[in-house]
Formats: sequence, C-alpha cells, structure tokens
Amino acid sequence: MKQTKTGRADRSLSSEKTEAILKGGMQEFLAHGYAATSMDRVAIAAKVSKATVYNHFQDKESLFNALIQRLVEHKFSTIFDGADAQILQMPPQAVLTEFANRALDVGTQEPQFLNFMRVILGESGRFPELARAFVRNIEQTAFKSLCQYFTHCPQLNLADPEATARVFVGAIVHFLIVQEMLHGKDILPMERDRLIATLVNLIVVKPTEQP
Amino acid sequence: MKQTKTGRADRSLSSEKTEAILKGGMQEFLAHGYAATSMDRVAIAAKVSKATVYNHFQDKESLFNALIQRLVEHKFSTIFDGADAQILQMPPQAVLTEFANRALDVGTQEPQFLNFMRVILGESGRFPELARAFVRNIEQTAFKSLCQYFTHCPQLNLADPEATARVFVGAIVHFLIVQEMLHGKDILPMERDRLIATLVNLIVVKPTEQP
DNA sequence: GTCTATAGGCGGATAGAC
DNA sequence: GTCTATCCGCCTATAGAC
Repeated sequence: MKQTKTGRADRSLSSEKTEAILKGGMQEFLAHGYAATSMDRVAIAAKVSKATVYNHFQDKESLFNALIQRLVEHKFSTIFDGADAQILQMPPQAVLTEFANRALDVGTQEPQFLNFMRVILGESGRFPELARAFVRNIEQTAFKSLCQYFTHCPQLNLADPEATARVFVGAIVHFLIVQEMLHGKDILPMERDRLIATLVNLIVVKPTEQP
Repeated sequence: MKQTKTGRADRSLSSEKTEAILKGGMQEFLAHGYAATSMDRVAIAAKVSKATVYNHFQDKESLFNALIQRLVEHKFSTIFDGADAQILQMPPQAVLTEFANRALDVGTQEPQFLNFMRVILGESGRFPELARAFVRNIEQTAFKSLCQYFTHCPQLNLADPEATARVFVGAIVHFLIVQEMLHGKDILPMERDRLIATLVNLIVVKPTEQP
C-alpha cells in the first residue's frame, strides 16, 4: 500500500484531498440528500475538480457509503451516549433527567445531526445497510447504555429494563423528530422539561403492585 | 369553472386522468422519494403521456405537493386514530393495549404508510410545509385522541395527560421507525407485545406518591 | 386535452494533457 | 494525482399536430 505525505498508510491516495472531499460531500449530502446532490457540487464544495473526486471514490454511491459510514462510526457515534461515572452516582431521577437533556441538546451540540438523521431515514429504503449501521452505532448505543443503568441501579426495580429503555429512548427521539425535524414546535407546543419530567416520573415512581 | 365528465366541478381537467396521475405519482414518489423520481416514470406509471402530466400539474413540485397533501388529508389521516366507542368502555389497560396494537398494525393495514413516512421525513428539509401538514393531520390526531382519553378516563389520575400522551405516541412511533423503517429487527430484537405491555404498565399502574 | 417529438440543460462518469 | 475538456444519457418542461 502506498505511503502518503501525511505518513498514513491506510489510504492509497492523498489524505488531504480525501478529507476535503469527505467534508464537501458531508456538506452537500446532509443538506440535500443523496439523489439531489450532484458530484459537481461536491467537487466545488471540496475545492477540487470532479475528476479528483472520482480518483478517490469509485462513484457517487461509494462516496456516499464511505461518508455515512464514517459519520455513523466516528462523528455521531457517541451522540446519545450515557452520562459520566460522576453523574451515575446521583439519584435515578437526576441521572435520567440528565440523560434525556443530553440527548435533546444534540440540536445545539451537533447542528448537523438533525440533517444526518433526516438523510438516514430518507435513504433507508435505498441504503438499508446504512440504516442498519445507524441502528447498531447510535440507537443501540443509547439503548444499551440506558439498559445497563436500568438493570444495575438498585433503586429501580423495573420488571423489564430492556423494554423500558426502548420506551425512554423512543419518547426522546420521537420528541426530537416531531418538534425539530418536522417543524412541529408551533403546532404541538410542549416544553422539553415537561416531557422529560413526565417521562422520568413514569419510570422512577414505584408502582404499588409488583407481581 | 369547467364541468368534467364525472360531473365534478372542483377540477378543471379530466378527473380520470388526474386520478391516474396521482396514483402513478404516489407509486413512484413513495418508492423513490422526490429527487429520484422522474416525470417520465410518473407518466408511464399513470399510463398517460408526459405532456398530459404537465397539463394537469404545473410542474414536478406542484404534483408532489398535491399528492402528499392528499395523502396526509385523506388516505393516511386516520391511521393513528383512536379506538371505537365500544373499546373505550373496557379497562384502561385494554384500551391502551388496543390503541398501541392498532398503531403498530399500520405496517400490514396500509403497506405504503412506511414509505410515506420515509418520504415525509426525508423531504422535511426541502418541503417544511408538508412536514407540518403531517404533524397536524397524523401526529396530532393520534396525540389528541390519546390525550382526551387520558384526561377523561376516571381510573387514570395522570399528573400531566398531555406529556404522557407524547411519551406513549413517541414510544410506539419510534419502535416502528427502528424496527421497520431502519431495518433494526435483527439488531435490536424486541417483541411488540413486550414493548406494549411495558409501556401500558408504566401508565396504568398507580404511583404510590401523588404530590 | 392528449398525444409525439424535441428543445435545452444538467447529471454521472471518463480521456488525455501535465 | 490533479487538472480541463468532453461524452452522452436522462432530466424537466414545452411546441405543435390532432
């Protein structure tokens, strides 16, 4: 395998250009989706010629796959990650509230994440493997992290921690989708704190009957 | 306004052709999304010439808007609707279970609904008004219906019925998105009944402390 | 109102100079 | 490896016959 200027052996072509193309591709694909993005505009955004793009990636589909794969595995992989060890020492109510708040801060922390999710959802028919990669790296991360907490936290005696984790993540992600992605804020107004408080209460308040 | 063969005065051109074009457009747009759909293929699917398509709709965007608007307002508007009056007499546990099951039956009842939702989500950046129409006609329908039940059902003494309804709908819709739209069944297996039972239990089992 | 035929442009992808 | 220039097909949209 060829060696490049930057000394990295894991790519056979100039890493700088590859990075520029991926960055330009991210800008264009996340803004317009797969079909509405042209390789001309990717090249312009990357400040290289179109031929250079095709020197680094076999075709449009390859570039898209490589780009989304990288976003799924690196840039956004920890976006729904659990809280720090420090926070985990607090009472469950606080831990879960913090977890939910972190997840919903995504809009401000990673401004491109909403577009990223839009593309994943929109292209999940044409690119099922990218959708699965999203589930494995992002949905599953959030889910497993919560699930572990639900299982090991002594105060919470949940009958089904796994299913409860799904409910939790579902409520949060769906809230994000309706309010932000689908522009539903003005139609179905709901303060974030109110949703989180209700969701957390449903889980931490002990039921009277335990079969 | 001109009168057509079918006697309907609400359209100035042949209703039969209009219907055919909308049907063909639905097939193509729901399968491939906005950008990847060509007017040629819409014309072929509708079994008319491309010029006829342009006689009935100003351009591609107009056709797409008209089509989605109709799907949102008619074909899919009641898809997350509440249960019958008969079911509402049953105990809350049964009512909520039935509601959740109906929503998740969508996949089999309206096979195109998943594609429809994919397109709405995928195009919510380029067509924000269609996304809002989806929220108003579909998300809000499910939400209001549940909300009314939560508010008026005497057994359930929920602190915040509105927020609870959001949690409920969110858990169901997100389950649908991950398992079906994102092909997550094999990665994060979870039986539908298990999720529903857990979700319903979180809501109907009375908390010990009521502030 | 509906068709066939076509204009005009932009798309993905490549040839060949350097 | 990167560029400029170009191929060629498919795209949206329209002209004009009937």
